[in-house]
Amino acid sequence: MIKENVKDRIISAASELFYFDGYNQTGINKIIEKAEVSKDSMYRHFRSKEAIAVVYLEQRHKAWITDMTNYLSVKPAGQERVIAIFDYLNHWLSQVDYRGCGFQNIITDIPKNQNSIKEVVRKCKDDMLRFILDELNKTSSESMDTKEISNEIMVLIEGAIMLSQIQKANWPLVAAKKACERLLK
Amino acid sequence: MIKENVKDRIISAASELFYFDGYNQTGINKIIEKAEVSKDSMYRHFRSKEAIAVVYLEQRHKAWITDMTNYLSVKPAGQERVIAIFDYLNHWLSQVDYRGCGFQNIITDIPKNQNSIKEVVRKCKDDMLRFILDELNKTSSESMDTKEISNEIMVLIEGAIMLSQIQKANWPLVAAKKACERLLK
DNA sequence: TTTAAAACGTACAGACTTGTCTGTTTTCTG
DNA sequence: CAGAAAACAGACAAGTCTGTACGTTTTAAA
Repeated sequence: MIKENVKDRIISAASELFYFDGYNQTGINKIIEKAEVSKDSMYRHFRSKEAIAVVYLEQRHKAWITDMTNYLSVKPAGQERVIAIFDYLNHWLSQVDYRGCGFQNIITDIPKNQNSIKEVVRKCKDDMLRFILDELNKTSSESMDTKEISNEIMVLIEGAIMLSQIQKANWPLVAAKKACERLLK
Repeated sequence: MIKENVKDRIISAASELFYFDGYNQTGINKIIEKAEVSKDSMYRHFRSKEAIAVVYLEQRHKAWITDMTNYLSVKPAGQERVIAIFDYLNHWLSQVDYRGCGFQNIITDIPKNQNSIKEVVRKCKDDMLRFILDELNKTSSESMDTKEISNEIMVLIEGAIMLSQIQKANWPLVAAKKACERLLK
């Protein structure tokens, strides 16, 4: 079997370690060991550890949005699809032992100067908010303030992910879905 | 002015650094420098860095609950008080540049074996959920499932805190309050 | 005043951190 | 086949990390 190229192996290894062990718990030596590349190669592909994290987040976001969109594609467009986001979260998070969101987990504890990471996280969250707003605008009545409701649903999503990680249980996801349903009535 | 005792100075310094800089960005040397104590003294009071974090979280929770309870005491007991939690969050978080919740920030990225920290975080969150439930039970009609609604409000709280830190803005807090008001109708 | 307790200053230990560098090897391309 | 590119192995640098230890000083208590 053809070995993945060096750059992809680095991102793949880093993604796994950053997400499951934590960004700060993951050193460069752990990454190169798991990726089976040399340190010099790694630094020829990425300027710094922060640069690796930025690519990790960007790729993670793309993959996540794609996975979620695929999951939701069997649902009718609009409000039902938005409600089903919580089913998707439940499906995904139960598979990773409620380890939570890679973006939330990284932004809470990084060196002050690693602003690229903050920018990427913010951008990806904006993207998700836009997704919700677009879906709501497909089926909502003119009288509904979809902008406002999108913000509320976004807060539910972020909270459900964080709280399910803290409690290592799915009840926050279930509660969030119910709240979402009632907010959309 | 009488200098605070050693133990309190350690916790005070550690609390500031853990919260604003991050648990992983804070080394033992930073703590003892800020606290103006020797390393040996520090280790005579606390078995480990993790032990310091546990005390930090416990004391932070007590202070936070007290501060919040004082803030809310001008509100009538029950639902209005629960809704006003979001005003309190806004008041507090705008003062700390939306740095978020010390508990969320620490639980996302710690060494796997530091279970004491996870236990304390979980316990404090359970405490907060109980506070919400108790308040709701003061004024809610018998037909309201206060247990369910408490869970939903708890999710809103956690989400608003996390999202306002990501975005460095208060709109998630405002949105969460509105969602809370509508859920309580 | 004396003794004990508490605290200090700092060296030390061993491990880990990010990042750089150099000679060598392997792979790719013309 | 030869040369360039890519990758490698691993030493090195300088710093930081948590935690221990020891002789000394300061403070508290009897």
